[in-house]
Amino acid sequence: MAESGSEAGLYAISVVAHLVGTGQQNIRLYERRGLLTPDRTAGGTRQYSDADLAVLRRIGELLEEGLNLAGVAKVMELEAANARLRAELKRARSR
DNA sequence: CTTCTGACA
DNA sequence: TGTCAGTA
Repeated sequence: MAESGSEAGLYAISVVAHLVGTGQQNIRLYERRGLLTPDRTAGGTRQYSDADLAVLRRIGELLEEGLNLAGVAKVMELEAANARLRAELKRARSR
């Protein structure tokens, strides 16, 4: 019941900025640093999905743990690689 | 809404 | 280095 129909999971930058507790400029900086890749509308407006919002929350936590933006990017890169390997491992086991 | 520049902790 | 503020 959480989502109602059509525009579930799409947020403007002002909304996500408030949700993660940071400024809009910082979120744009994260994207420039390669930490984030939100979809863009034809007019150039960023549209953040629910997954993007989760990533932004993860960025905030990692930053509080003392990592810099480069470290955050590395962690998420490794996590993506880990998930990929885990999926391949699961595939190999079932075979 | 976007981008850029400048200043601060 | 990351964040915030003001501007075009």
